[in-house]
Amino acid sequence: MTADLKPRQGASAAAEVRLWLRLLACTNEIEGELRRRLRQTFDVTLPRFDFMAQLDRAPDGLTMGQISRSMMVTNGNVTGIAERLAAEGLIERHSSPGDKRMVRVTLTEAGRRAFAGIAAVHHDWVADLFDGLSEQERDQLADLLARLKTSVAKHTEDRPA
Amino acid sequence: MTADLKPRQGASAAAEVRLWLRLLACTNEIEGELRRRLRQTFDVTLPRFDFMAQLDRAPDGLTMGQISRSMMVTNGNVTGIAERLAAEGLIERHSSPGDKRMVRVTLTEAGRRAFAGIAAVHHDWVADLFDGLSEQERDQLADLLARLKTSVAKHTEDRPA
DNA sequence: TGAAGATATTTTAAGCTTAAAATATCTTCG
DNA sequence: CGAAGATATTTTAAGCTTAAAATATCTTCA
Repeated sequence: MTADLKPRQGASAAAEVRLWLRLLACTNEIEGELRRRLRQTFDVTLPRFDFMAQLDRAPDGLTMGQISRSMMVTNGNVTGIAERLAAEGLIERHSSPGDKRMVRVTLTEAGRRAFAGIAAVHHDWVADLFDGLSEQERDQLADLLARLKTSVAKHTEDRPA
Repeated sequence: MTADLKPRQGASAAAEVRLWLRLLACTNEIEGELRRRLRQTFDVTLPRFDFMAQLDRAPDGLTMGQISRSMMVTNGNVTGIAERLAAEGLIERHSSPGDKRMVRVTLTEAGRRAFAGIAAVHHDWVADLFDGLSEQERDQLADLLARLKTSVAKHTEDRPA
């Protein structure tokens, strides 16, 4: 009786897998190209650029936890990136006066200047890579991705916070 | 005169960057979830699963170069993955009889069996994650991604082959 | 033939990433 | 107060990834 209620599982899954592989390929292609250009033009990695981008939007700085959440990576990950950015003099870390467990991270003046220069060019690169899509198509894509994100969240929101 | 022909560069680039970040976030979310499930359920990594997937579709095996191209990663990368898969007895490598530079890689019987078991479940996972999109929406997304890929290729095809 | 270049792969060094364990600090509540 | 638990971060071990250099083999053509 109930066996017929969801009969397609597996039968058409190949279509979803193909879509997923296309999404992955597309993203990897863009990510790889941006990474290559950042390295060749500015000698900076994508994760470091991303780290600085979070800080640039927060004049008062951010904690390591806030950064790892906004970058959607693990805590341990950002520790290493911060270590290297600090060594280059692009960020500063001071333990929070109120709660000594937290570390408050800010861009240095040099970091803010470096980021601004890279970000302007980066924006243009991204615009170029997407310029084969009309504004309407871009809106459509943004909308579908939002729906997809919701769909995915349904299956993942029950994870260790 | 010509200064007005492309006046928007930079002005609206923020929209493209937001779209790009959404695409990246969506992909990372799905990729992370699949990676976690593969590890927890089958104790296998995504790259190893991906490597085996290429071989499963090629009964006569593939060379290391073919695998690295189809996985869209560097040559050196697949060497390490192959090393570990071979240590687990899931693949075999024999130097090609005709051209001794090439290495022909095949799934072992154990590898083929292991992959089949994982792939079936993996298909269902992907179908689940995408099930918030209607078939029409999935088609639309696939189409937009194809256009995006073309757009990106325009700006990247002039690279060291 | 044999040198020069091309092709296939591996190695190396550096960095990114995760999950899990460890450390340090703070909060709660008996 | 002080122990138990919660929170923020770092450390660790293992593996992935890239770019560039190194190695090995093959092809071309003088």
